[in-house]
Amino acid sequence: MGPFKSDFLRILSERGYIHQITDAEGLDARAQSGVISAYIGFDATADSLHIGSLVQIMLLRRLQQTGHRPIVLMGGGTTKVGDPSGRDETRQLLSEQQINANIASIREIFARFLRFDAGPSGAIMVNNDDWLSSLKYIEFLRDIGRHFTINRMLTMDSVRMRLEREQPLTFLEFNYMIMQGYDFLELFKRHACALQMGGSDQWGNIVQGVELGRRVSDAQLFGLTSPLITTASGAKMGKTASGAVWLNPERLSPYDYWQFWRNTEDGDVGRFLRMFTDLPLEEVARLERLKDAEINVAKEILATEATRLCHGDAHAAEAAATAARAFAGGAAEGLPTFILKGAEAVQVIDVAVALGMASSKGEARRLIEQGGVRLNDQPVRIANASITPADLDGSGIARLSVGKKRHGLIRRA
RNA sequence: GGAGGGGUACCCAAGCGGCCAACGGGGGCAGACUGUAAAUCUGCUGGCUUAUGCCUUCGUAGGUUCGAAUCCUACCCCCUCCA
Repeated sequence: MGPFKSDFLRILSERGYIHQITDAEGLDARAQSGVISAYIGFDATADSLHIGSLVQIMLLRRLQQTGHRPIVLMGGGTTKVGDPSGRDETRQLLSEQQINANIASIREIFARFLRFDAGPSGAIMVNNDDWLSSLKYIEFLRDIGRHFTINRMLTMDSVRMRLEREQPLTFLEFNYMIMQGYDFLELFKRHACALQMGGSDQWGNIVQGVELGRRVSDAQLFGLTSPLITTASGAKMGKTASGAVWLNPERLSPYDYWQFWRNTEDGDVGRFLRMFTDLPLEEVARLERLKDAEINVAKEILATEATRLCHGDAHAAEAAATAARAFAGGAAEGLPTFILKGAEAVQVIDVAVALGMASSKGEARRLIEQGGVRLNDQPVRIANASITPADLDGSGIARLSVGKKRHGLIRRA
């Protein structure tokens, strides 16, 4: 891929975001000649996005950094219908109110990665409910449906694979690519949007949109997809002790977010630095060359830089400092804290549960029995051991650890 | 509408009257080894208590039975074929 002349594609290419482009030369030329508006669609099923969407978010950020205009498309309309891809159960339908609340919450995430201002490259957020909910079925079929052939749709990977594996594919789902193509057309008409980006699994849908634009409006539209991000050992990216890696601080604290990046596999450090931080490529190359234990320095930088983008300078610095102290064996501010009142003695098990380090007393007990729990770095050997004021140090603090990575504090009231 | 197959814990998937809180795999967590990495090996993986007991769980609701995830009835949902 490349070499590209436009800043936009050159940077995407250098930093590893490109999987496929519909017309690479055409897009490259277009990106040089003026400001492009490009969009990516996001779900409104939850009040936060998680790591899985981060590549997409970064694509929009790079777009804006190179002088173009990002359009965040919220799938409010499609969410109303309910995404049928979970096949065991029809997903719970969300109320309009709920959807709008989700969109508002997600907007805050984007506000940290993108500039929403009135300038030529100022980002905007739109909701496809604005046009989808008022569609007239017959009109839609005549104007849009005529441009899609079943023959063609059946050859789409997403459809074909389902059919081959004899998995159900509902009509609604079958229509998703049409809806998505229609979104692209609407955005072209409303905002002169000329490019849709997305994950590699969206390729088929994106291409349909590009073609629809050409047929209906004689528009020259482009599509670009990013590769699926897996870890060096092949696992899908984005899991942590407590579940999904959410991007909003209410769901995952900046400290835990920092920890997620800190625990990156060696082989992923360079790639992740390029994709998920703004560090210059020369700096990335230098960090990437670090070997063995030294690469931990690169991981810390990755964690801090990634956290900075998502949660801001202050939280990133704080998370880094908290981690430094916690892993140096000290009691660090910023860790989950349990308050010990007066002279009471509290079961280790109960504290572990209260601090969220175990999800039930049974689990806490198991952890202790397996030697996974330490109080002030001393293994807790007895399942019903208690913590008393005598365990607190000079400044009234004790530290409880589960495994090597999870720490919490107990302090006097 | 008819015939057949199926719905089991986070996921996949056994079980088909008691020894089933439910085989096995994946995932996850912990231990060893390390570098808060990977790979490998080991253990754990419903809740409450800590005893070796109670509670909740095998699509939903009833029933048969000393006893059911396992049998019966009704209902819901999914798949395949036929109409």
